Amino acid sequence: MGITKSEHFTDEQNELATLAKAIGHPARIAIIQHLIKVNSCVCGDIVNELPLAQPTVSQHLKELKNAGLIKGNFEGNAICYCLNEEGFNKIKGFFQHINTYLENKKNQCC
Amino acid sequence: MGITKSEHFTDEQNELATLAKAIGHPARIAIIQHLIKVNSCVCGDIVNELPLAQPTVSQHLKELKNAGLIKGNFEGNAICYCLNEEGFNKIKGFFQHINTYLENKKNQCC
DNA sequence: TATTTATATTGCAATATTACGATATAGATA
DNA sequence: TATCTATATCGTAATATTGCAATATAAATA
Repeated sequence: MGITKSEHFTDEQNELATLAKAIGHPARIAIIQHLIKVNSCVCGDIVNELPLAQPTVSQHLKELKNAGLIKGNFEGNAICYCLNEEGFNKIKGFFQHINTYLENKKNQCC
Repeated sequence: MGITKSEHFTDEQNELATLAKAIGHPARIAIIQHLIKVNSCVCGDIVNELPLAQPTVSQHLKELKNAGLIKGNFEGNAICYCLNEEGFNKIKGFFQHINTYLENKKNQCC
């Protein structure tokens, strides 16, 4: 139905899914990579970096912000976006858990 | 348009997005967590674990498999799913990069 | 072979996402 | 204040995702 049955899953599962989903678009991957690359809060030049129209980029930024993966500060006229540690810390544990498991698992059937 | 302009992004960006997107649903998080928890290849009892109908679970398993995050082996009648290290290794570097960056960044405006 | 059991596929309805033109808003500056 | 610049929002079209009933498939067993 295009509607996810969130109420049947745990808060943790829903939260992890929301975070992963927010990362799950090439434009949003590109935004994250760009924010890391320039190593400073970047404003509207994200729009120039991406092959998408300004409203589309604005929408992607909003989704990343809603998910808690970036945050924005007013800087004069413009807005300054950068990574939000909080959001990424929430997924960190999940992937560490997986990696630890994968490093130690043995005698699996596949 | 619901259609992602993949052709404008790098292969790496598209691949990372595909992986994150596949993880970005609570049912698929639950499947991953379950496969880790039982520490062995699990067959149809994933269906019993999840609050979704069998065809829906089958579809989620397919998406995880297509993304390279799980793999399945025939085991007699049933099919045995487990985590696919390859897929997870591909995202690992991305998150490690982010974590390293976040741990070292200073004097940011936000 | 017929039946049972496990899983996948099809078809479809409801909803969500992506993209962008047009427009609104809000701060900076002339 | 009028204007410019930067960003957000609205409205809408195209497409994708989610979920499930019905059905198909395929291996195991009676």
